[in-house]
Amino acid sequence: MPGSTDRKKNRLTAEERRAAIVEAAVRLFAEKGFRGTTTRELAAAVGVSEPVLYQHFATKGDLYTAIIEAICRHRDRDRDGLLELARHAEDDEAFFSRLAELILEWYDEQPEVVRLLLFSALEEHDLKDRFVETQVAMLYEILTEYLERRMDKGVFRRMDPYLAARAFTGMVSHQGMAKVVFGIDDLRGSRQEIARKIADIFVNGIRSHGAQGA
Amino acid sequence: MPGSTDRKKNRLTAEERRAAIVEAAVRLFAEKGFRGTTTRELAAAVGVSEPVLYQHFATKGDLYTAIIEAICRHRDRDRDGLLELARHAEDDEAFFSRLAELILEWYDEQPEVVRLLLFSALEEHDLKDRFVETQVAMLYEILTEYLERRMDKGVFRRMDPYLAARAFTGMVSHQGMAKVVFGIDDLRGSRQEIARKIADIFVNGIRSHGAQGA
DNA sequence: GTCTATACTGAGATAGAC
DNA sequence: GTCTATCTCAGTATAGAC
Repeated sequence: MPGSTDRKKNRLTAEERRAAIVEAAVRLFAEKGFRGTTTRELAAAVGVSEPVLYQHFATKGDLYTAIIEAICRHRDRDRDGLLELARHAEDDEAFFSRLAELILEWYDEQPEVVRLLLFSALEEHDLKDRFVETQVAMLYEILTEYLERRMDKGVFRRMDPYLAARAFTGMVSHQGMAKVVFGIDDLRGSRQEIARKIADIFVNGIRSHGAQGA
Repeated sequence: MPGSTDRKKNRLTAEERRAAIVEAAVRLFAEKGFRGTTTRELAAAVGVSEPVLYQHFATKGDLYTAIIEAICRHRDRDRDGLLELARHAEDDEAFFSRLAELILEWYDEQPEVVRLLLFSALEEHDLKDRFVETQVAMLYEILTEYLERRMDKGVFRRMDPYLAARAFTGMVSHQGMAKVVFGIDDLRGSRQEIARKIADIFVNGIRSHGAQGA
């Protein structure tokens, strides 16, 4: 049986090999970009010869595209979780704090995705728009909806909810960018504390006057 | 005189040619990155042969470095203006609003610099840190100082001023990034209006309770 | 292994100042 | 016309996708 559980096998099934290639490619493309990564390095990182890469992906570009697609599909699942979080949230402070934490966590735990996203946007990849949509713009949507609801309830001041959503996203994600892309990592406190403080500024900033306090 | 004002001369002085090369290189490097730009394209864009490039810059890398250096030096002058603005500001709303406007303006008017900054950070250029320092971190510094002063006066709540500075920077610059890098340009209103609204959220978010209103 | 593209070069041509 | 800074032709070596 080809896909058996043998430890020391060099020969993997097509599926396994493909996965191994994708894994190495994510690392390399994220580190050096599409143009900065050579097929030779790629093959070396996987531990195979270049022709093997081309048995799984017709071109270097196809491999890159496959990676982005996979990330987008994976994130589509996150979306449901976030929607759930937004729909069931009662305490604004808690909601924005938790959301900020999740965003910061994303930057900490998936820096490769962040870098791939930026590279693909800068290099104008075909899937750039879909990539941006699933990774960033989706947040705008969820947040806008939440903010509208709370404005309707009179808890938040009347304002452009989309702009407010963008402002919050920026407050948080900029910190992730600074860390992952620019290497600026001098914020004091835990991720949770940072998230809470940012959420605090934001919620106070949009709350209706006279509706302050816990 | 070699640098005369003749119209139709192909032959430029060294200085003029150098400037022409830099100008074309900024455009190309910003568009396609360092690796994505070939010396052939570069030469074609300038309207000369490749060897001419090498008479002015020993390597392609030297040209790239020279560009970044020039941008950094140029921006050092902006810094003084911002410091001035921060020191003489009296009205918080006006100050943050104006600052936001200047940041958004920077993204609108110098998208090449933004893209170069990101490319250089992602591609780990030697001058990346200096570049980030002059273009972004400088803002943190100026804002932190301002916020500290206002907290001392009791106008703003006591909080980590550096984090607040970062949060404000993020609120604003994220919008510029979204536009320039991700191509998301669906915010309603003029730059000035957007700046005012963002500043409004921020200032309300950090203001001492009981100190609201104009 | 093959074939193309790319960073870089040496030797010479030429425009333009005097 | 002479001289020199400015520019071109025709490459080489290397590296990269396939």
